Amino acid sequence: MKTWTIKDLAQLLNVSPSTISRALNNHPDISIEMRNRVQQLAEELQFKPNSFAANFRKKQTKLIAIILPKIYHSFIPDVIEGITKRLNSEQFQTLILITEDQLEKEIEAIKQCCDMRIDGILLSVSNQTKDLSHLEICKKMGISIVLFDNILETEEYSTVHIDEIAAAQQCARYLNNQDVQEIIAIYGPEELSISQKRKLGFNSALHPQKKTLEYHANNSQQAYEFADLQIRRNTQISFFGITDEVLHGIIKAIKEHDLSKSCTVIGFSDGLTLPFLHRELRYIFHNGKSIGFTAAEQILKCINEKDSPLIHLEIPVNLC
Amino acid sequence: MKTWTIKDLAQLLNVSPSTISRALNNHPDISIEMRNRVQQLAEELQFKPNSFAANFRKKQTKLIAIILPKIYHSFIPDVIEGITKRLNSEQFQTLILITEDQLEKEIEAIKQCCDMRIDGILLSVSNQTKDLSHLEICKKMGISIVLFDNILETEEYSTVHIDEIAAAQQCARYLNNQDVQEIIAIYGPEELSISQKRKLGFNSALHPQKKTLEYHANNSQQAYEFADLQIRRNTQISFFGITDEVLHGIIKAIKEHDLSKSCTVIGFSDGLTLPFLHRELRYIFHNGKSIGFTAAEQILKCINEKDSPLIHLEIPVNLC
DNA sequence: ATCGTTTGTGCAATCGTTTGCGGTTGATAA
DNA sequence: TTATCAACCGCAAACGATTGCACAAACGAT
Repeated sequence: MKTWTIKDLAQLLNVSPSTISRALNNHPDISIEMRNRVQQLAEELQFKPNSFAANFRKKQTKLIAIILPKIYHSFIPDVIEGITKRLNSEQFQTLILITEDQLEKEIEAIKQCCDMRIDGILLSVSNQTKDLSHLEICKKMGISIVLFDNILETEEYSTVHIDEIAAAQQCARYLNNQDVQEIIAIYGPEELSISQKRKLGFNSALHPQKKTLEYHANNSQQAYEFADLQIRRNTQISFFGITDEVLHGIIKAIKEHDLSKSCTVIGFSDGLTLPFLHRELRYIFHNGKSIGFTAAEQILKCINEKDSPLIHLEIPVNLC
Repeated sequence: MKTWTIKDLAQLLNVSPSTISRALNNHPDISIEMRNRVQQLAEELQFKPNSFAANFRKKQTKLIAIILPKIYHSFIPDVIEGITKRLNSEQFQTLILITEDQLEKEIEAIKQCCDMRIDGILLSVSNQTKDLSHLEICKKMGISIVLFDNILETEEYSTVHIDEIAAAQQCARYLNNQDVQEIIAIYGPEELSISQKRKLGFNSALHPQKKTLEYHANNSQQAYEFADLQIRRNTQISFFGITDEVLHGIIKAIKEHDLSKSCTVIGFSDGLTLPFLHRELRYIFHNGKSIGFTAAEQILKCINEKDSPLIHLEIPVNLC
């Protein structure tokens, strides 16, 4: 029940607590014999210094928060794995906070982080987040922030996300090389940055003589209905779907019309459910692991060198 | 940059730090006027007490670890949601640690928790874990533990998991009422407790005149091969598959023989991918949310009343 | 013998909050 | 008037580790 403290060890060895502390931390001031004696005793007693006491004294928490819009997203585990892989080696632990795509909960999460004096925040903003004013408080408290994945354009914080433009261009170029006449491009809600960027990239690389039709769907059902409508008009079409949600609707429509073989579908996916449903799907694999790893790398830089320059990183992705 | 402390507020109001502390915590010793003055100032200054300092003093961390074998499992988000839902209202934060089904990493995770003086651990053991001796250290440090989901039989710790027996019985009863002659039951590795329990439940409820064939598959591929073999022998069969992994193999074989309509498949699933692949699938929905919630409830009890009695809870589940 | 330097260790303050105990008021009862 | 007792508030010691500084011993150099 009773756990050992540095003072206990000090008494047992008839030295001062400071000596114990230094010996445990391999401080050069301590003689080798003393260091060995201390470390051996610590080993025997299975003594581990109370990291919270130490961190408290050092004014750090060794805690980093990951704030995410939702956890029901298959690439989240990848992100988390990527982050923890980088962070655990630096003795950081992570807290995961979910905002459910609500700005209100995002603000609440930020406040919680401040209350806890967390060292850094990895933030993927909610779809409701239109500006970053709620992050000011973190700046005041000296808490580092890195935006990742679902980001907002900013010159205040570092960002890490996939190279949307290049990814969408890959999709376009793929279709350029296919023998397709008409392309239906279905995006997400118009105000979303991914909608805009992916549209920009797609159109910039698509061969100008290809005929395209654009649509913004708010959910899977809308995408399905629109796709269904278009197929009834013309079966010789291809689809570009911006997210798993949208692609799901498209694929449903295609399957109902039994066009799996003839109709090209391409887009962005986490590669989990959809490729099973529709084997012919070509998709940009949204690589959570490297996003997470890179974001973690960046937050460490921010924490260790408070005046490190802002960086905006774009992770390359591949077509599968 | 500089953040306020209780001492700062004390100086500003010409009172002692203890008064500030008590006022902030609504201690009855403090007069209402004083309390209001303090809380108002705190509000103006956006002062939040350093919870780490407080927790340090109170010898608690307000942190609970969730140790999981893997995160690539679609019911994990449910579990996490269930847990955090219960815990956040009690001001607890959660850490997630992944063991990748390796005992070694599980031990490491446990040690980390001890080092951090975490208040409690929610543990879903790895498949390699055969006994609970590595948890002794937590007992010595007074860290509460609740085993959940993937558990080991024990009289040392409380457990929370689904009612495996009853669930398997539901599957059996469903097949009892179907017009099926022969049933192929495919389990996971034999030593796993879920294999044993589900087999027990299944056989206990199955009508004795039904002919069954049992098999233990180590992975999806083995399940597929065995199912394929059986189908070639007799197309008039039904399948009972114990996990998503096993069911995946079964469904693959069925689809290849084009028996989706005629062949009954039933088992345990998280209901994510498989029902899309095979619409006719009947499955026990593995409800992570209520497992998580209940496990969280239990760990709170353990933490708050150190001598609370051991409890073994079995969550009821439904056939979908 | 004296001084300077290195090496190893201890002292004591500190991080920010909580809390047991004791003390000062003013009001009420004896 | 004095004893009693709330009601309020401050003092100071914790919690467990870190760290700047002082200091003693040992050593070599002058």
